[in-house]
Amino acid sequence: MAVITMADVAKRAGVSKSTVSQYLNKRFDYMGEKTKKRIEQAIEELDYSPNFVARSLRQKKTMTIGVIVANILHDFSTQVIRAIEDACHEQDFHVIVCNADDEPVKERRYIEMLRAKQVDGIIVFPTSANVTLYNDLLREGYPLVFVDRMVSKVNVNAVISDNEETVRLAVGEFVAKGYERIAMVLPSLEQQLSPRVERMEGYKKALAEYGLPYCPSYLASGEIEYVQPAFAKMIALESPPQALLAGNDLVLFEVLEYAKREQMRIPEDIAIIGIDDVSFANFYNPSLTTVAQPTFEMGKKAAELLLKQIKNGESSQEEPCVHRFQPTLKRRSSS
Amino acid sequence: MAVITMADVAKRAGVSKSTVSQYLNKRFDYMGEKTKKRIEQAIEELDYSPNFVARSLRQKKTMTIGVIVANILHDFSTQVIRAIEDACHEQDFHVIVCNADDEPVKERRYIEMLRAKQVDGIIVFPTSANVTLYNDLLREGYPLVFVDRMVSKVNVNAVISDNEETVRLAVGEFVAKGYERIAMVLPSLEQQLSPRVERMEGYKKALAEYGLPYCPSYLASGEIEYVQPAFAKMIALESPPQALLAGNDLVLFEVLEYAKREQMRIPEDIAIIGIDDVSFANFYNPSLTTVAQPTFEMGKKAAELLLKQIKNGESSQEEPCVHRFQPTLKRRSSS
DNA sequence: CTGAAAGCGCTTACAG
DNA sequence: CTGAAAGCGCTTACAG
Repeated sequence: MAVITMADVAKRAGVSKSTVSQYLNKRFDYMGEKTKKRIEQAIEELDYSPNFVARSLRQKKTMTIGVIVANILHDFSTQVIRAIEDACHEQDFHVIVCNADDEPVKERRYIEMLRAKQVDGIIVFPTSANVTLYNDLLREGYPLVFVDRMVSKVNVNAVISDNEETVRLAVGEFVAKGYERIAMVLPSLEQQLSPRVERMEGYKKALAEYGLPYCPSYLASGEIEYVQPAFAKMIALESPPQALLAGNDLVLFEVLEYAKREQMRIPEDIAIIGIDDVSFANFYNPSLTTVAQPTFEMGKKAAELLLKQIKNGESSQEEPCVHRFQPTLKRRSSS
Repeated sequence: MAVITMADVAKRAGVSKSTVSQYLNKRFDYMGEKTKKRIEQAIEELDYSPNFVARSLRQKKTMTIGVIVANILHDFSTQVIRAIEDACHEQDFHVIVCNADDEPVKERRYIEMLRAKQVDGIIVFPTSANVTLYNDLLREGYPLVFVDRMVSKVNVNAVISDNEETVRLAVGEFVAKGYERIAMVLPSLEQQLSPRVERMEGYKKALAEYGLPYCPSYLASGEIEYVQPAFAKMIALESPPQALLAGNDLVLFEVLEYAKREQMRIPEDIAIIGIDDVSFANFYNPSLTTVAQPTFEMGKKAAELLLKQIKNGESSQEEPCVHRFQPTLKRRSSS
């Protein structure tokens, strides 16, 4: 358990710590062959591996980034994280994952902790409540990238999907199939999270584009436990919707559960499209039409943007911008 | 961007670094009230936050653990990780997540990297190929916990589910429903991963327990792309199975896809039970009987075991043991 | 009750 | 081509 340090290697190889350090950092320019060999052998014999914490302290970089996500249990987040992890791993970065559960206080605490740990940058699925904190980070030139969500008044690189187009694809599909009374159920808008707001606005715009009237009773949003009641209320309308767009995967779960319980036939009684390409879409009965987000591409892009900022350091005076990714309609049998 | 250090705080407060350090570590025993106040104020004014990397180097602990998982995209892993993260967060630990994709080489590299970063311990969903490496870690007294899988010849704390019981529950349910020709399809056994092996053995034992013959053509295993062909082959038997147990969620996906395409009725043409309580089990048509693993409890336990080892240090001479968690049958309509 | 000094394990000018 | 020295930002005996 006695840990081997660079000094041990140096002593064994009969050289100084500096030289061992040069060796480790592959600065071989002026190193004699025999010196090299001896160091190599000493490292081998002692089974030495360098202490990254010491290196990090000295170099002021940890080769670690933080990712703050709403909840890793959400498929979308998991896929984005996996892509981030892969991209980071290629460049020998590690990632610390934190679940903020959409609680601004937790988010702030995580950001502070991650900074104290000197992570080289942070990718966050932001809540909308820490504007000042984000702007402080940006002012310092701290590498930061948003994913999935934008926050107004925070001018930062953001990787998000084209939410209006997402909804337009779904509405277009419904229209093509001849449905006119098209409803949408969204998760809670209380926090004004940008994808939800954009999807809601996209819904209104898409209806207008297709020359359909916007009917407020066909649009609902709320916490997950209110999804089924809201849906039930729509169904009970004098003129109930013929088609329903589920604002994300969790909403879709609720809708499918309700439809099953009430023995509604899909798409005869109610046509359904889900946003997020759920794992069972293909083999559900009926198979489910969905609009897929390019989660892996988004995660990869976010990692690339962050790593670029980290490499460029202060000098990276590129203006941050919003990177929109295009969704894909997966046409199946529920619409 | 000029970073504030403890020296800055000390100067501003007119005390020494030592005293500031005492303050930060809440060693107030002998500290004068005015000193305390002045340090507090200096920290406030300078917006100082301590550098954890420096502290880690000095104290030889990073308050960070590593989790090496086969693939974070797997629901089981995600849930376990979430539980681990929650438990760690409570004790101010952070977690670095790594995807080894069941590749022993990647796993080894991650372990070495994590150690170089001086993480205080590692939780791993192990492949079976790095026995020596694991034993080296244990010999050093390095905190290590296995989850989901055991590895023979490695005597370490492991948190796993009772796989034989899992299968017994499923077979018992089939028997209760009057099925006699019960088949099972498993993911590849090539790597001899313990849950798969145990499930296979559990299958044979359960059949024997219930007085049913074991018929080799009712048992298949292989890479995911061979699941459907294997299932097709069973169905084509002269006396095809009446009931099928899917060895995990991915196998279940394949089976459901096949059943749908071939328009098989569930459970009339084939009764199905899945291991792992998939998200859509409740509202699938028909709803799916599954055997659920207590993923969150398992993750929590793994974190607790690891954190305990970390706290106890070398002194923790408790004999490592295997912690088995009990599965639950979720009786629904597919069986 | 507080401070000076040494040290954690590296890296990096700089000297020779 | 290689080594001595300083320093990254903390913590921790120890002295007073």
